[in-house]
Amino acid sequence: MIDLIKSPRTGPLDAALRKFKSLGLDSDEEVRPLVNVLRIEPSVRQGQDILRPGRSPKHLAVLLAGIACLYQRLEDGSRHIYTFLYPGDFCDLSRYVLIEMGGAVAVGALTDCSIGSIRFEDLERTMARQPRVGMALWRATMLEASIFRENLLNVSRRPALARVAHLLCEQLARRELVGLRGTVVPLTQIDLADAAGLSAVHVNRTLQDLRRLGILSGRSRSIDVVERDRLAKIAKFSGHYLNMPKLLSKWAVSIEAPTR
Amino acid sequence: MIDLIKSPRTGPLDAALRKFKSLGLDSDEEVRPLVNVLRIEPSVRQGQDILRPGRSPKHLAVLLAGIACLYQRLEDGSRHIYTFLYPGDFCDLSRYVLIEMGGAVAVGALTDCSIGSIRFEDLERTMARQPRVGMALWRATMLEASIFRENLLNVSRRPALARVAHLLCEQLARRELVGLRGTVVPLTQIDLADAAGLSAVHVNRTLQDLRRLGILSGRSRSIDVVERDRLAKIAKFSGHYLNMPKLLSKWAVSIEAPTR
DNA sequence: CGGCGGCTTGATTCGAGTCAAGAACCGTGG
DNA sequence: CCACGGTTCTTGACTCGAATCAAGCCGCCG
Repeated sequence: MIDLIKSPRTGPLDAALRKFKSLGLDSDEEVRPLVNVLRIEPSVRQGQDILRPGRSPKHLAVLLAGIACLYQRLEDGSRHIYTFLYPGDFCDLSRYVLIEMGGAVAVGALTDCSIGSIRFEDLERTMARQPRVGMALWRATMLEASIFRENLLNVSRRPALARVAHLLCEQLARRELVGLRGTVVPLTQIDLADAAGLSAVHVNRTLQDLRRLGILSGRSRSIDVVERDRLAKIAKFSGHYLNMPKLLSKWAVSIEAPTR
Repeated sequence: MIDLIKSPRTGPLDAALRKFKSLGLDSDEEVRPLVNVLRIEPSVRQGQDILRPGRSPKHLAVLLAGIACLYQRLEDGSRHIYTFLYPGDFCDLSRYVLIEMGGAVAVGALTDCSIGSIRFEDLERTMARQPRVGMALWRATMLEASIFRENLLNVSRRPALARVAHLLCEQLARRELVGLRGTVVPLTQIDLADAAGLSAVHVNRTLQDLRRLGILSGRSRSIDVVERDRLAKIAKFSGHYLNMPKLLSKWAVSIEAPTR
């Protein structure tokens, strides 16, 4: 465990540690208590569920690598994606905090994922001794709420182009926070559609618009963002709600110094 | 202060105390520390802001009476309502938990409101001594996230009729939680529109549909829910996400025993 | 090399927005 | 007590963005 912290550059916890840091556990001494009670679980394959609806496990799941999504299967069989999850994100903290019976949400692996888990009792002991850990989890919850809030705005007020653009900006920003630097958003158009509340067909057309504008790269099937700033402008994206002091300056530019 | 607790039936804190109780502060001994550091502020008139965007006060505001909303003013001047607030709800906990610079959200009073405030330092000391208080606030945050999440689903997947119905169900349920029993939802159609992500015109037509169906009362201008169950059925409303053990059974009926 | 899941494209439909104008209601002041 | 001005609520006509339906295509994995 100690090694995992000491060599963050290469360890499997690298990304998750960055996230924890951004939640206020700045120093090694502050994260260690949390890492010490973290158990590595067998990894989950693409398409499988990490958490199934209804169950109430006695431990908290943390995504360590891969991409997952918090989603719900609707009556008509369609899937609504509430948010995407990246390394360091907790998979449904509400299962710890609320006594929800019958919550229908699930967490699904969009790529192969590696997972860590923390038993509730261990978590409790850790928080009792290290108040900052409790604070960090509270902050994580707040952040999730912020994301939902912003998406609520996004989905209910913005037209398709801005909506998709915003979704893409968020994914890039969140990936960056945990050290995933590329310009590619490795999600399928279907994933995006289910998250944006648009039909897959329409997401497709929208992406093509973005390609035509030169904002996404031309002839690759993948979603490759070439012009971040114009994307952010279209999306009216400001990373504020993600509460990422470090990265903010970068994103904020396009908002606070608009080209009027 | 002590009196306020002892006679909850009539005190101005009645509703708020119910809410705190539902957050896990069951006994008088558990709420008292929180109430002891609560200061009553001068009340805010309808239409005024309780919290303005951008400011970072050094205290936490709690709604004690009245109805407020968490909202944001958009570039084009329109108003998006994230959620309505009832007695016992905290006004933007994120201002305490996150170091948000430039958050654009505000809290507005939809009726005359009375407000309590807790200085951050007092809060900190209270939480340090009474871990359950911290837990309650965490839970409140989670609940807010739950509400945002559900609304995200509501807004992005359901057609206008179900969407409005769902919104109404939520308001009734949340009012009930704090002891507001009536069947009337005292919001304007404009408020509903701004929260549902629909135009006021369309909300109007939708309400008329509900009246024609006999679900809302006929010839009053107010929104008076006559047939809760049918409303809940149309909305596919299950109160689960509100995490209200006490009231759940009542609402859950219409979902778990559908009239098929 | 065959198949299946994801991507593209076109034609058509429909829910909700917008614009516009009038009616009912509320508070306020003469 | 009534007249006035400002909200809020209603109603109708028209428009438009996005959903749906229906094929065909591409590219990867077995």
